[in-house]
Amino acid sequence: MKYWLLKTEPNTYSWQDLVNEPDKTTFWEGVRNYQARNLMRDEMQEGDLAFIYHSVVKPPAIHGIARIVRAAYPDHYAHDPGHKYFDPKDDPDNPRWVMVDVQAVQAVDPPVTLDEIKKTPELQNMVLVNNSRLSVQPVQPEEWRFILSMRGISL
DNA sequence: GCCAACGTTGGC
DNA sequence: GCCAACGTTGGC
Repeated sequence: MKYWLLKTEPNTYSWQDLVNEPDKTTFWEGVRNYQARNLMRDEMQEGDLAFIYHSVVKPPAIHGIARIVRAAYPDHYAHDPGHKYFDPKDDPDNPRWVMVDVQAVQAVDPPVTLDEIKKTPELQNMVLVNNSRLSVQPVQPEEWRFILSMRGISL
């Protein structure tokens, strides 16, 4: 069992949007970065848990916890001309990009802000602190547990 | 809106 | 294969 952090811009897709989905489940499409792709494809497994993090907005923060309910499979939007996430270099016979399915598990309320994380000594090694641009990030078990403890969440 | 950090592209 | 130029991300 591994832990992750998935970034999203809530103006495009938010934690609340995920909660409002049928079965609280959606496909996490549109990852177009090789490092993030490799993590999803090679490391992420069904049953893993992930923080859903809102970027760009103020304040950037972790808003919820989701479960990976389907491991990586081809992101067909990559070979859908005209789609926002179309990649002209993608070969449908050898898909370059993948997506996973995620299901909302529980809100983190109030959200854990980036500011709060940066002020917490135990969380200084988080990828979020050191490479906030990465859109799919591994979270260490002790970091995961520490953040849950900040909101009294037990899973 | 700025800009630092990071990623990608393409000429050589 | 190197690296300069360019593009994107995302916090501030």
